[in-house]
Amino acid sequence: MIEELRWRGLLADATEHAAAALSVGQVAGYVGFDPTASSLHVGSLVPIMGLVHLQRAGHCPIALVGGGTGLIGDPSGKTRERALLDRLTMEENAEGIRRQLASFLDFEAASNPARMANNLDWLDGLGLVDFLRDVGKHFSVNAMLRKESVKRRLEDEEAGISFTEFSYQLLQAYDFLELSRRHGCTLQMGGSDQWGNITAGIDLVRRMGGPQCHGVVFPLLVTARGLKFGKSEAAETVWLDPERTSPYRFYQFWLNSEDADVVRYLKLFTLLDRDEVDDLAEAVRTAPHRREAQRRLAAEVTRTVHGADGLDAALRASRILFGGSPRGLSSAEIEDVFADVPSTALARSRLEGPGAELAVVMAEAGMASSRSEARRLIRDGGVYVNGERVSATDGTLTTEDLLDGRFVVARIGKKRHFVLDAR
RNA sequence: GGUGGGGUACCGAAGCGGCCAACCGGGGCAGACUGUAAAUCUGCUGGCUCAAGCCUACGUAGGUUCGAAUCCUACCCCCACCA
Repeated sequence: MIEELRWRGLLADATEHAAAALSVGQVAGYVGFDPTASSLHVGSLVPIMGLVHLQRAGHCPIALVGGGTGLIGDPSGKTRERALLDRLTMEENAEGIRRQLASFLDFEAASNPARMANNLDWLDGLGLVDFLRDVGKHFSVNAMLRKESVKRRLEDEEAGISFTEFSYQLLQAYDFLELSRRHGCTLQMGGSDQWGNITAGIDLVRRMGGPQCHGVVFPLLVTARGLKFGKSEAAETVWLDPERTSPYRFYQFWLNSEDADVVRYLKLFTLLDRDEVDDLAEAVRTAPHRREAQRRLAAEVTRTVHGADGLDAALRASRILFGGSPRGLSSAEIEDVFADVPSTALARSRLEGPGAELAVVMAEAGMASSRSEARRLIRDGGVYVNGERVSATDGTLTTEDLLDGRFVVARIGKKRHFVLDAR
């Protein structure tokens, strides 16, 4: 399993005996997820894949939702009522995360089912005195102060560090202890920035008389250009929740991967085997314009997250939006394909007779921030109506331009689509 | 509290009486090439009935002037040094 992670680029570091433990018997291992949002995003995919590989290797994956640590994450003073509300939200978020994880992990497997855990279950009833006595005494403040993350904050007079944040590593270590007691968990995985917290947990379990535990950390992902991974072209977070990021946008996000990144992504985010990845890598070299690797990557990940139907919809929309002309489509098809393209209502009466000036309509529909900008875009050749480039700055839209008597499909550049609905 | 420096478009940064809607760089957008990549190159990047023209803009409010981002006055805010 460690070897598999290494080949896929998922391994940044592991504790000394982790590989041995994983190759001998069945291990229960966990990853913590932040429940401050109700959905995971593509940035969470690395740890998720870590759990997937764990389960595929016959081990038991545990997804820990940090409900308790999430509650104290923000130390600004809150009323009791507010905290209760937050707790409810937190539980909803945890449920949302579980649903998304179910696309990746098998919660029904006979021998090694995936499990969810919420640290609220043990942090909630935890007494401060007990905690300090049983857990706190195993932590050396001297060692905690040496941590890089803490040190940086101490040196920064401005920012400083609150006691709450300082204690965070104790709580995370305590999670490991509880999981080892409750679920026999002996492995924690996480981002490489979690290394210190993970080893702190391993130490705690040992000092409390528990079993030898292990840690595996994943590399932090950056794009070939050194940018943070996980933002769309519009710099929006790409979520796994179809309500937040449609399957079409999700698919497009992956399809737009650069050549320099795509092979790495195939290894990280799909379960394709070495031969398949090698073939696709070869395709990137010999026929990059066909973007086979990108297509495969996008298809695989989209199918896993959004199912076959989600992938179909994304493919259908992609073909029409980037393939040919939208002419000839029925209203129903347009509504379907352009489902998550910004749509603006347009009074039909304005298109009758001489029609309405395109630049004016563009400004109103939010396609351009002003009429001036709209005219500039047209002048520079960046505006397309129903798939055809517009050449006249003073061009108009008339009822002639309506597809199926109802829609105008407009585009700026290659990727920014808009629908005008003259119902 | 004193002295000095400074506040310019999304950001950085020139300009220091008319040639300034404001050099230049970054960012953003569009175009070309290509592959819905990357790199590169080109153009655009205040508004208006955009061709001329007009309007609004250079911390805020006044003033001088035919004419101000540029000079004067007051005020606000930043930064540095001194106390």
